[in-house]
Parts: sequence; structure tokens; C-alpha cells
Amino acid sequence: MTANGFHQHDHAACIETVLGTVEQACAEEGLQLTPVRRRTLELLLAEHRAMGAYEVLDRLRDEGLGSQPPVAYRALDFLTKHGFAHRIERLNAFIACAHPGERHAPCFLICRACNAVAEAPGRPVAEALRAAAAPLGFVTERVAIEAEGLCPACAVGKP
Amino acid sequence: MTANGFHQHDHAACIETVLGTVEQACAEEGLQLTPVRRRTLELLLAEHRAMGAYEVLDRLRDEGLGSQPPVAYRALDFLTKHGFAHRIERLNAFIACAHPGERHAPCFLICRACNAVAEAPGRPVAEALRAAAAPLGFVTERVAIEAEGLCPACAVGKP
DNA sequence: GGTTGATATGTTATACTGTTACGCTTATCA
DNA sequence: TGATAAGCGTAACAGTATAACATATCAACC
Repeated sequence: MTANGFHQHDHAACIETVLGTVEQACAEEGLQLTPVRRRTLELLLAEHRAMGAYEVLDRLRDEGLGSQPPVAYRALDFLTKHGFAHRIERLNAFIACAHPGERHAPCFLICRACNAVAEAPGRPVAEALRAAAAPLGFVTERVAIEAEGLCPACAVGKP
Repeated sequence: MTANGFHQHDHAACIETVLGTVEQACAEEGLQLTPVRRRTLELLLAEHRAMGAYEVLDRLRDEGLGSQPPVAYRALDFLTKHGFAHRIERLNAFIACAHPGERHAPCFLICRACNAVAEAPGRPVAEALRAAAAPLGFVTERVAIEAEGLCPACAVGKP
């Protein structure tokens, strides 16, 4: 058991579930979940936090799965492009998607104290953003919605 | 006249207005609008677009106002900290605030074609984000809300 | 006047993040 | 079988950001 979305949960089971979902999605869409890509996703899932590209690269290198930055960036690009992972702009880091398969506009809550990142239901927020953009004639394609603050655990007793 | 917020406007007048507002705000709050800080703000205002820190630094260096990265970063930190400029996470860049003084949760529209950045009314979006975060026990302190897409000018004819 | 503390700046070095470019391998398919 | 595309390996480099330490300035205070 470890923290995810600020809550305790069965970590191993959640990894299995997500991996299975992603495998299925790749099969259905003809995407190649190659060893590097799969292992990268597994690393993100195992950590259950936002990881920098170079942090991922270090792990991959340890396992003989690529030693140069482009290897990690390509894998992360693949994962983010297909919604299996997300990029946290504020942290220049990446996190495994908590709900792969579901078409969702993610929104992230970043704890400034412990760096935990939770994925919150972002549909209403994304809609509000689109609504704000439309009057200006702006065509919204992607959104990055991130809140920084304190997670429940860190909010207790910390100013 | 040049583009701001995807619209034409009187550029010189808008620079004057903002500078005046910021000067007043600094006076009232006892903040030091030093030469480097003031010039940095002027640069951002004159360009009326998101500028990278090193781009700002190059200009400052040309004018003998500091030649090393920390100089630019400190000035930009000061401006963003006090709401006179904003950081665009998606671009690793900075832009002068269009409405200094007004307490506002900014939300940005970034054109992926011409890189123009507009500041849109973000209050409803920020509120929606807070509403999404609260049930998880997250205490929101700052928000970064950015939309990427096409501005009105670039949306015409471009796919 | 001199001291002290707070704030801002100057400077060096370094760390972190991301991309370009090129070549090789493999899989696929006409 | 040859052409094409996708993925990976590698080297080199470009862009972004900070740590650490020195210096300067100025106001408050004794």
C-alpha cells in the first residue's frame, strides 16, 4: 500500500489494472507497447509520482534499456501522446495516467511540500476554460490545468 | 499598434498605463522597483508576448544591466511573485501581466502557430479547479491554467 | 559616526531539461 | 525482393534554472 491521489490503496493491484488496460488499448489501436515503452510505464506506475525524464532514463539505463535522453523522451512522448501518461508542466515531469482509456481532460493537484500529484476530475474545469477561450475566438486543442498547494497529509500542521 | 490578446490596440498607451499602475502598487506596498526590475517589465511590455528568461537576459546585457542568468531570473521572480508578470509553464517563458493590481487568477491561451499568448478571464476556471480540489482535501494556493490551440488569426486557413 | 541587518546585485560554476541529427535494425507490404 | 516506415542507439549540443559566494546599498539604531 502506498499513496496515490493522496489516498492509500492497493498498489500492486492498481499497477496490474492499468497495465492491462493499456495493453488492451494498444492492441485495439495497433500501437506498439515495446519493451522500452512498457518498462517506462511500469516505472511511472511503480513510483506513483511525477518523475523527471532523466530520472526515468537512469532507471532504464540501469536495466540496459537505453542510455541516452532521446530514449526516455521518445517513450514518454509515446505514453503522453496516447493518454497513458501525463506531463506535469509545473514540474517538468511525467506521471502515469490514473484512468487510461477514459477520455478525460486531466487536472492535477501538486503538493508543494511532498511533491505528490493527484489527478482530479477535470471535465468541468476544462469546460470552463473552453468557455473562457471561445469568446476571444481561440480554438482550444489541449489544456494544462494544474493546482499547487498542500495535500491533506501536508496541510495538517504545516503553514 | 501591435497585437495583444489577439487584438490590435494602442501599444504605447498600454505600456504607460501598466507601468504607472505597477509603480503605484510598488509605492503602496513598499516594493522596490529597481532599474533591473523596471527594465525587465518594460521589455516584457514592449514585446507583448511570452519571452524566455535568456531572451530577457540578452536584452539586459545589451543595456549593461546584468549579464548572468540569476539577474534575469531574480527580476522575473520579483515580477511574477507580485503579480506584475506571469510565468507560462508550457513555454518556460514570462509575460507581462495585462491587469496588474487586479487580484486575478490568470488563465492563458497559447497559440501553437504564432506563439501569441492572451490572458483570458480565469476566475470561473480557477473556481472550478478549487471546487474539484476541495473534495480531495487539497488546499489550493496557486493555479496554472493554460490552453493551447489556435488564435483567431492563425485559425483562419490553418489546419 | 559607526554598526548592524535587510535587501538587492554581481559573478562563477554547475545542474537540469530537452532536441537535432544520423545511422542501424526490424517489420511490413506491394 | 525491394521499398517504406517505425523504433531504437548514439553523439553532440541547445535551452532552462539554480547554488553558492562576494559585493554594494541603505535604513535603523545605539
